Order: sequence, then C-alpha cells, then structure tokens
Amino acid sequence: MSGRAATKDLVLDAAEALFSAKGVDGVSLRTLTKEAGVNLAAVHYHFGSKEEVVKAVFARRIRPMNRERLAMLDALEDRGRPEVEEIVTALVAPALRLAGDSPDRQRFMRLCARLYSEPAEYLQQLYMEEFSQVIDRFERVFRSALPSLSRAEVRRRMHFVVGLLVHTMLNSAPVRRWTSGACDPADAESTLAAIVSFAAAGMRAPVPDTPDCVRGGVT
Amino acid sequence: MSGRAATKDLVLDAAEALFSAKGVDGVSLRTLTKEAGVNLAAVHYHFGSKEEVVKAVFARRIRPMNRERLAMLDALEDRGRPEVEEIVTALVAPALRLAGDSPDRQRFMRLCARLYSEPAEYLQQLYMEEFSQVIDRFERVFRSALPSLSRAEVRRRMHFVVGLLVHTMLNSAPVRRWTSGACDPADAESTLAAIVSFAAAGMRAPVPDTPDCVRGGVT
DNA sequence: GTAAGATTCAGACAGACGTTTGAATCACTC
DNA sequence: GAGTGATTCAAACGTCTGTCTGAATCTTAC
Repeated sequence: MSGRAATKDLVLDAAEALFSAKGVDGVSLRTLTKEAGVNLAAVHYHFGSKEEVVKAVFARRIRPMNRERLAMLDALEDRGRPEVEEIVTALVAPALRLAGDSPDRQRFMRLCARLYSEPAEYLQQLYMEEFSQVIDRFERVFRSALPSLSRAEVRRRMHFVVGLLVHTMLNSAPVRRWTSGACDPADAESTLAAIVSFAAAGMRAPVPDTPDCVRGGVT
Repeated sequence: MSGRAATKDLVLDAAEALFSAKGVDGVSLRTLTKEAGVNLAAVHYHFGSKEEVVKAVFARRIRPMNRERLAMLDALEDRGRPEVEEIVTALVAPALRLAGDSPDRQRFMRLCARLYSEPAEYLQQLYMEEFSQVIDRFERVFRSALPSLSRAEVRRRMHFVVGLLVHTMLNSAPVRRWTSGACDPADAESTLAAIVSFAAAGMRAPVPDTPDCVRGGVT
C-alpha cells in the first residue's frame, strides 16, 4: 500500500517466470529471491509464506482473465442469443490471449495449467474460488444455446473444453514436436480457430445412446 | 530376476498409491518406504534413485495400456476401414479401463495425467519414448478416416482429444463437484460414451477459415 | 535533525530431503 | 555346515528446504 511496492512485484515477476519453467515445487525461495534480486526474508515479510506467493502469482493474472471472459459473455448476450462458437470463444480466447502476449506470459499459462493439476489442496481450493462463478455463468449460457443437453451433460462437455484448452496451453512443446513446427501453438490466431471449431462441434455432438449420467444399465 | 522380487513390487505399489495422492514431489522416500514396509535403502538398492522409481511406476502400467491401444487398432483395421468413433474409442478406452479397474488404479491414472504435465525433463522425455509410436500409428489411421484434414491438423486435433481425456482422468474430483455427483466419472461406461461422442464430432469439425497452420494473415 | 515506522539484510534455526555406507542377515550351492 | 552372493538394516552423510530473528538501513513526518 504505502510507498513503492517494488519488492513485491519483483518477487511476483520472478516467481511467475521460475514457477512456469520449473514448477512450484521445483523452485526454492532462495533461487526465487536471488533471481528477483531481493532478500530471502523479504518473501516472508511481504507475503508470509511460499504458499501465499503462489496464490498471489496465480490471482494476479487469473482474475483479469476471468473478468474478460465474463465481459465477453455480457457483450454477446447484449447482442442476442449467442452461438455455440461464440460462447466457446469467450471461454477460450481470454486464456489464449493472456498466453499470447509475450513469451513470459506464455510460460505463465503453462504454469496455470499445471497448477490446475497440482495435488496441493490449497491450490485446488483456490481454483474453485476463482472459477466457480465463471463456470456457473458459462453453464447457463451454454444451456440456453444447447437446450437438448441436460445440465450434467453441459457441465461434462464444458469440462472437456477446458481440458483441451488447458492441455493445449500446457503442452505447446510436445505439439510443436509432433507437428514438426508446422503448427506453432504460439500462433494464437490459428490455435483459437482450431479449438473453437473442434470444441463447438463437440458441444453440439449427439448425446450417446447411454442416457447421460443415468446409470443402472450395466453394473 | 532371481528369487522373489517382492520388495521391488512393494515399493512400486506404495509409490503408485502415494504418488497418485500427493504427487511425485510430495512424497519422500522415507514416507514411501515406510508405507511399503521396506527399508529406506532398499529403494537405492533395487532402483538406484527416486527418478528410476518414478519411471518404473509409470512404465509398469503405461506399456500394457499402449499395447492394448495398438491391439484395438489392429482389430479395427482387420475388419475394414475404421470409423472415427472407433478410432477414438481405441485411443480412449484403454486409458479409462485402466482407470476403472479399482480405486487404486483410478488414482494412478490421475498420476499419469499429472506426470504428463510435470515439468521435470526426464518425465517429458520418458513420455515421448513411450508414446511416439502410438501417436504415429493413430495419426495414420485418423488421416485415412479423415482425408480432408492435413497432417498437422490431424495431429493438433489428436492432441485435443488426448487433452480432454487426460483432463477428465485428472480432475474427476472437480467434475463430480460441478455435477453434484450426477455424473460420476467413475462410471467409465458413460464417460467413455460421452468422450467418444464429443471427440469424434470434434475430429470431424470443419477446418476453420484460417488455413490451418499457415500464418501470415495477421501479424 | 531527529524520532518513528517501514523495509532490508546477513545469518542462523530445526527439520526433511536423496543418497551412501558397512555391518548384519538371508537364501542357496557344494 | 561352511562359504558365497543377494538382500536388508540402522545409522549417518552433506545439502537443501521454509521459516525466523535481531540488527542495520532506508523513508517519512515533525
């Protein structure tokens, strides 16, 4: 608050870069503070613990991203009933855009994707706090665009979309290797188009014979 | 080789369970060996290092899974030109089946999914070794079922499918929370059907206007 | 310019980590 | 049943971890 908060930002910047490259557990506070050019104890003075640093790194970028998602949804609904492709775009584009800004940001999105699959409980919890509102909102909009799908099926398919998005952002290196560089995911433009086309088709796919999520057929 | 290899398996079993629950970095060799009921030094006697334990845990399940994938593909091709749904099933079902066997296995698939996004280089490398053959094979079969897609686009969409599969297996807990239990991913039957329907539709989706992976349009 | 508060600093804390050692124990052959 | 190699064991190695302390240094206001 008072005075400059330079140190805090130095720590966050370095944490973002290092966590992205080596994972949260792979970076010690000593490495982190050395890279940031600050004193080791500064972390505990400003944040209290490593855990809080992780949370802060995370929230700094995720909150604006989710705000943009909701804003895009608002804009869409103001213009009438949105298409599936448009809803998917509102879900995917802010994430890819955040990743596309710069090489640093790109690595950061890999971090976010990784955090999502991190076992630590406090991260799972943090994720839920940040995303539950977004999930609820998208579910409602998707449902009105796809009235034939049950609530549970919409959620499941949304989860699929998030999954392929996360995976795409996380494993850009493998993709580039597989495609021999022809399909650079850094090219956010074509990645976005590909995801939207794929995901929209998936969202519209026919519900399989097995009545969705009503078991009892097979043991 | 000679004699019983009980200790080795005790370590692998405990590692599978513990890594799945807490992540590789979250489990120390002391916790691991205590859980397994073996001596701490046994790990280094039998495996050499923690890294080798991780590799062994991983390979023990992944190799059979990938063999099953290829076998399913063989069976499909013997019967003629496979449908997209069938190819997707051959890719997805062995993974879900492995996960569906028992609660332990289920947690293990979460581990695999997590390993896939682990930053450690030796894991990325291991993954490539285990999967490159499978990827190549599926790419060829997909291409013959979807001749209008370029090689790069097929690979990209395959990556999407793997992404949503991995994500589904990894985050069964969040899914269950979102769907309030209505859509239990442990119900492998309905999960498989849902994934296949979604993914097949995505694979068949029209190629977006932006010529795939040929950039130059926007900067 | 001096007092008060915010911030930085080097250093040390206890504990956990992966790894290694060398002796003890086991299984088995001759 | 003595001897040999495989295996297990308790104990310790040095290193790294996150956290904390208390003094030194800045910043700001009077």
